[in-house]
Amino acid sequence: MSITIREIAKLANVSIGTVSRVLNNKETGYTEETKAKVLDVVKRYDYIPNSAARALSTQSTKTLGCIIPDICNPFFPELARGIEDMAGSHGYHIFLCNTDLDAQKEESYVYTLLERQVDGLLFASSTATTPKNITRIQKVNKPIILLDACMHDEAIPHVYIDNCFGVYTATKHLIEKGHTSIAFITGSMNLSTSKERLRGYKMALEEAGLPIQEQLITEGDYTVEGGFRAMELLHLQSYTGLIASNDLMAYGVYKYARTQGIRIPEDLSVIGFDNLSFSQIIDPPLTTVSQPAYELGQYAAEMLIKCLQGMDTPSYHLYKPTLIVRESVK
Amino acid sequence: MSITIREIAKLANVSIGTVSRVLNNKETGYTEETKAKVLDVVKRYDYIPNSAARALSTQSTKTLGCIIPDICNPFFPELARGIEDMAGSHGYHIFLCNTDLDAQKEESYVYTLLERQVDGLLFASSTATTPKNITRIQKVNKPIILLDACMHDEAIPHVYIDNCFGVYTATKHLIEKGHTSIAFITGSMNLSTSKERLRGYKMALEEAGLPIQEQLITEGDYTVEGGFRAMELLHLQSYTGLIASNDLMAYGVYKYARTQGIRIPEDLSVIGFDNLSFSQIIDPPLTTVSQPAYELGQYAAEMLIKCLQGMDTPSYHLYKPTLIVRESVK
DNA sequence: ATGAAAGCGCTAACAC
DNA sequence: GTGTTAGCGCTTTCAT
Repeated sequence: MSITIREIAKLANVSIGTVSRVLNNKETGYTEETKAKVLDVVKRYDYIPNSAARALSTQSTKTLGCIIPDICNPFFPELARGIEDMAGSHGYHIFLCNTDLDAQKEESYVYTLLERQVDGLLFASSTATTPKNITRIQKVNKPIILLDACMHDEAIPHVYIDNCFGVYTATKHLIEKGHTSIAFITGSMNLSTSKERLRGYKMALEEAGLPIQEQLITEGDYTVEGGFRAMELLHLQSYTGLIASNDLMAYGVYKYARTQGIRIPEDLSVIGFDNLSFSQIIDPPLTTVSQPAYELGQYAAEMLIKCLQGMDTPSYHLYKPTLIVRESVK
Repeated sequence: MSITIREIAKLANVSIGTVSRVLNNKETGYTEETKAKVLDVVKRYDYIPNSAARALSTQSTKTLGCIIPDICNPFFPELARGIEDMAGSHGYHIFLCNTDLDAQKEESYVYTLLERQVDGLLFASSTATTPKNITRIQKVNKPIILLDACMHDEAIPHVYIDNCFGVYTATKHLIEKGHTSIAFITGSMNLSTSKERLRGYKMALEEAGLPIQEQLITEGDYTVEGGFRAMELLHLQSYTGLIASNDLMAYGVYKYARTQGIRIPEDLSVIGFDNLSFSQIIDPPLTTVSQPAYELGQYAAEMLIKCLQGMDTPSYHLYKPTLIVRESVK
């Protein structure tokens, strides 16, 4: 067991109230002299306050719960860094949870976060179960921010990017380059972001008067392997352009292309989504839709903290993604 | 404010002691009937216990602190997943912290973790400041596991891989392929792992009777950019083989090579370290030393949990890395 | 089996 | 400016 405030008080010959006051940097309630005395004892014994006790007493943990689908997708570590850095600069810490897009895990983590009395929650790329969890969170009156989700209808603050527009731009780029049959690999279709991206693809096609060929649309799961498998399914089709709903799946496309001797971009033009840092390293460098993960995280954390401080914030924030043209499109 | 055990007790017409007993699944202390009655109220009101209060009372948080240098290096998310999954299966949660290899952040996070009363700590790739922090942790009597560090001398449990051996194998591979001048990009030299890897390089060279050319050794920082910059420094030297102390820096080498028209492996053979999943996607697929991040994490978490349960564990565990031969070496 | 009550370490309100 | 004390929500011991 660690030393407590009570013992510090005894050693410094003051009351625990006084110790608490100096430790919390209260404006008043002690002289400079006592403060020095207390701090000296604190330092000498390397006293570290017990935040569980503090939380119990103040009803605040100074921690933010953060739910992401997959920490192994580089997009999310970067998002998390944005959140962490912003939170840190306001004295908050982050409790990070991985759901693997599994509804059960998601529910379980929401429970855990609530048990731990986080002050607020950040929800990234929520699955279909989210509404239920949100109700639960709102019931205990914790603020929550949705990240990279599209629930315009709900009255929940969210920061997201215009997924539809992003893919629309990408598809249009391909069309302008002369491609007329363009394949599309979706994300997991229970995610609103996936639906939005698909919508952008169709929208661009329609606008250009191109037919929507269902056999060119195949479902992926936002992983490299998913992209690879999608390519196997697309095998017999013919197309000269392809859009993957995220960069990871585009990497799967590259991988598949190499096994089949398909050259990018000579035989196939491909565009991704996210603009992971690897996308500029891969050969050929991937043309992709940029989503500013770090800033998204920062912005969301800032919104949440403002809520916590009782300041009002806009109920949502929309980022417009941009197309980063590199060398994977001919 | 959320509902408390006291209100549950009132609603179920029992005492809070009874509620606590059924909630904690105690062997005895209530009939099946009261149990059902309590559980019913719990469900109806969606009661979620306050873990701060529980922690204060039980002196245990069921959470493990986990300190990693850089969540944006894919090696660590995977490590973290291994830890998280193993911990989860034992009822523990993870509090993840990023140090950026910054001594100040590291110290600050150790403080935070201790404040939060984590039950134990996992320390990955610790910096030079670690000893000081370790003392602090041991003073409050929390078990700790070192991960991917090499402090054989200290009596602290650790799981690590034989970094020296890994690079030794890689270097030898290059030598066997006929390379006689081999460049080496180190990691941050304040890390023990970096020193060990460098040692493996020199050892293989010496064993083969090859001279150690200091101008072929340059310091990196385990990032893509660091690898790129190291290549700029190596610019005027001549060599046909190169070993990067991790895959990320090898990617930097690839990037540099492309800008300079250097072909891999025709003009330059390169080997990395870590075996990130991206290394099989990159072109040409990277020959690298495999480090099983996920299992390392799992094993370390298991060791820590065993400590926590009072079981005894071996004081350390050594993994032997293996060379994964792909296509970046000629 | 059940209830009452002490106590975990801290903060904050109140007396002095 | 300083000390005392009543909680915060829970677990656990001890009566009953």
